[in-house]
Amino acid sequence: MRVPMISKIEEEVFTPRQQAVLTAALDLLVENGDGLTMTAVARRASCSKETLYKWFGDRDGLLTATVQWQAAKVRMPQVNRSSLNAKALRASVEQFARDLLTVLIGEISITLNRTAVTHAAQEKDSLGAIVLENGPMAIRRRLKPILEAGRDARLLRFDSSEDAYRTFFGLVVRDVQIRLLLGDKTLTQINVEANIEADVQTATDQFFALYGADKTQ
Amino acid sequence: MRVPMISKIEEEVFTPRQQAVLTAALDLLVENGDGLTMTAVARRASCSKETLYKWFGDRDGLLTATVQWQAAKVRMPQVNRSSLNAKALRASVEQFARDLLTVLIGEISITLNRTAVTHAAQEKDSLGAIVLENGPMAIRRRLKPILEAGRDARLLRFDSSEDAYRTFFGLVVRDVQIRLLLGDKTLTQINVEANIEADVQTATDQFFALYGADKTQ
DNA sequence: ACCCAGGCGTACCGTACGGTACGGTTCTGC
DNA sequence: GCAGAACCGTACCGTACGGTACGCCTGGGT
Repeated sequence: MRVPMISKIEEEVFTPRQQAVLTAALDLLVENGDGLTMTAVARRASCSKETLYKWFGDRDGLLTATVQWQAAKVRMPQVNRSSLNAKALRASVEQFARDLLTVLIGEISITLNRTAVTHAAQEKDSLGAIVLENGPMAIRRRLKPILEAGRDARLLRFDSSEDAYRTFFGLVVRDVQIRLLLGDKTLTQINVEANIEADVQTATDQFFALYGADKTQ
Repeated sequence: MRVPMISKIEEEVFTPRQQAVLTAALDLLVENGDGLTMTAVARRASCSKETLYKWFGDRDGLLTATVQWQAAKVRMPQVNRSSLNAKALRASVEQFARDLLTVLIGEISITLNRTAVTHAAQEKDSLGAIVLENGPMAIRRRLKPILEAGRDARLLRFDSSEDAYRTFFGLVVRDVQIRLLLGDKTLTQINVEANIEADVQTATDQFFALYGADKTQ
């Protein structure tokens, strides 16, 4: 009985067949919300329930594997931190904002976050940890050094890079994520997508207005 | 059979006994996460399941009534918008930030939001709408006129009060809410509470830095 | 040609829970 | 005091779903 030892750090490897199963599970999650039953996954993936239990242990294991596998797929493009003039820094920050917003409003992200929140409502934080780790925290890990490089180059000013990052997050995400998670009908994904670019520009402008060293900004 | 017609607008009135039942339901929600079973509520409230169904129709009705009733309880203190000098405006905005943050990090808010998100994962948005309506939207409705009054008094500058409000929301909430919803262990409620005042000050400073008409701010 | 591990499909079991029925009890109006 | 309504407690039903068992098939190794 192969029960994957899934942790936040270890990257689990799945066979193509297993990935097909996980894809089916994710599709069901996206379609049916939490209507993820073992029977449904088995039928969708054309496999037997017994196989599911052999591979993933139990329902929670399947859920965890699905979230883990999908969340890890979110690999945002690296930005070069070689050149550090003002223009390049701005472009980098802007790109981070775009990446963050694009991911967060995606249907898959919404589904994974909803699943993790639901999970967290049952005294289980494993899914939440995975989602956090692969979403906001991944962005943070990559943005922080850039911010600090910007500070070293006297292009940015802040005391705590942690605070700077979190303000950046707030400026970019605002109330979009929570509203999407809550199913706000007045905020269609299409509408949000159309405004991404403008929102990214605004957020970046505001971030530099707050943390840019150049006061004439 | 009395099935309350609950809508976003209509305020439902509950008898004291019914409120005791709703309190029991909320307590169970907070304690057990989503472990809200009709049997558990009946036992906790010392009432019969039949009564629950008579009063609330079905499980969803009970859930809706609980969220509705509890969310409507969040009545934040009104701020006076009579005097509109810079100092009073700043105090008002600051108070809004404090109210918003205090509510959002509360255990009840977390529970209600989690419940609504879970609900939204099942193609039902009624709870989400209620939570949004009584949380962020309630703040927005009250903050917007103040912002606009501030603009009229040439103390603030912005094109869209909607955008200004949403930026305010982002600056105040940042990633706190989503992390709490996901059960982030590195963010204890106690820790957050201790930093409320500092965060409120920072967010208010930043808001005025972005939207204040006084450039020497 | 044969074996057998791995996997499919399905039937099955136990349980939890939403919802209903009903007898007994307390409260209320007359 | 009495009739009726409201309500409590509990037993009960049906179903959905997590988890298991088992028979059959297939494909690769010898």
